[in-house]
Formats: sequence, structure tokens, C-alpha cells
Amino acid sequence: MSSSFVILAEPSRRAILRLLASSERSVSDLEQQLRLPQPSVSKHLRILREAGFVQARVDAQRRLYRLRPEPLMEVDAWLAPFRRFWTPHLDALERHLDRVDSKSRRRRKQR
Amino acid sequence: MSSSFVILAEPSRRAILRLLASSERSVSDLEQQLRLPQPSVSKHLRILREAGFVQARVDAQRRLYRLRPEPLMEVDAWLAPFRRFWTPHLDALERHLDRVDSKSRRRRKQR
DNA sequence: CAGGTATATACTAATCTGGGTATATATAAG
DNA sequence: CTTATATATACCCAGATTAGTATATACCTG
Repeated sequence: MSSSFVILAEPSRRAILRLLASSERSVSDLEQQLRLPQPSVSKHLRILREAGFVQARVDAQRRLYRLRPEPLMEVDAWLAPFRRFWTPHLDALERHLDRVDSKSRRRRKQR
Repeated sequence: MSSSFVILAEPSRRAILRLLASSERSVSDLEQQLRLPQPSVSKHLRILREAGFVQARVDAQRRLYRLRPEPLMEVDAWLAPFRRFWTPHLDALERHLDRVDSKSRRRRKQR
């Protein structure tokens, strides 16, 4: 199980994810959009699937792939400690997120 | 010139960046923190430097490395089209904050 | 069942990468 | 100038990865 960053290191895989960001797509659809040989697309999709980036559902002979956000969320979270380098007033932002979070906590039932 | 994602695919390099997120550090400092052989550290630093992730300044025999945010900002920007998957409405926002925030809370308490 | 379409997998060769070791360079200190 | 310290580079090797090609599997249609 490679890290999400290893998965994203491959340009074709990032391209696949970008396409899936807008909508669910079949293998042949991706193949045409990216002008990649079909086995390449299938191999990248397998890697993306095993890493949890995408999910397939069966539609007759086709497999329709759609995005799963979890691994990208982890990448997003990894970036968090670095955002203070390009986001002004991090303290204010943190206070803001804490407020939003505590509000939603209050609104929900206790965990 | 490899993409920023290729640079970040290497765990030791991500560890170096995390350490540099808190402060400037010398090579031997990184070497001890990460328990890596010195040539490994220097090699990774070279790759990080050439990709613009870090910058060195000379201090006697030592080289002090510090973070440069630009490449990480690009990664952050690449994630933008995907954020709607975990921040479209409040419920998803809550789930995201629950995961990310519990980590940062722990980190904050330790100080 | 036969033929066609869609997708997955197996296999190979070429390339790339990181670890390990040895060595080179730079600066300081005596 | 000599030695010590800090860092960088050169070189080789073993493992991993990708593209390319061929082939297998799954499902539909007639």
C-alpha cells in the first residue's frame, strides 16, 4: 500500500482524477480523452482503485468509475501545517474554524 | 524537472519538509532527527532545492535550510477542483473538520 | 452458440530511484 | 599548514515502475 503521494506522482493518474472530478466516466471514455492505450488506463485505474481514489460500478460491459475523496482529503490535511506560509492571519483562521466546528458540534447530538 | 508530486512521493522528503515547517535547520540537525545517513539527507535536500521546495544559506561550515512555499502552494491549488467533494455543504464540512481538527487539536495541546 | 465490444491481466524490456559506500570540497580551529 | 567538522558528490547496485504488446475475461446481441 503506497502512500497517496506516490499514487499522485504519476501524471496520467492525476489526469484521470481531474476528469473524474467533473463526472463519472467509463474506461473507454478516459482512454479517448487522454489518448492513452486502454491497458494503461486500466492499469492506472486499478492502482487508483486499490488506493481508494476511485470506485467502479458495473454498467453492462462497461465499468463506470467515480471519484472517492478520502485519499485527497488526507493530502489536503498533510498540507495544513504549511498553509501558514501563504495564508495570512492563520490564528484568525484557526479561531474561525474552531467557532464553526464548535457550533456544528453543539447543533448535533453529542457523540 | 519533475513535478512537485514526484518530489513529495518520497517519505524522507516529506519528513524533511515537515521539520522545516517549524524552523530552519542544518543538515546534521535533519540527519539526527530523521536518523538517515548524511549522504541521503544531502541528496534529498538537493532534489528539494532544485525543485524549489527549500533554500539554503551558509553559516560557517553549516548550511541552514529553510522552506520555500511556492511548490506546496501549487499542490494546494491542484487540490482546489476536488474540494467540493468534501466541502459542498455543512455535513461534509463537519466530517472534514472532525478528522483534521482532532489532529491539530492534539498538536496544539502539546505546546 | 457466435461474434463483437469493453475491460482486465500477464509478460517483458527499458528506465528510474534510493540506499550504501567512498570520496571530494569547504570552512574552522589549533 | 594540519587536522577536524560539515556538507556535497560520484558511483554502483537492487528493486520498483511504466510503456508496450499480447491475451484473457466478461457481457451483450443476434
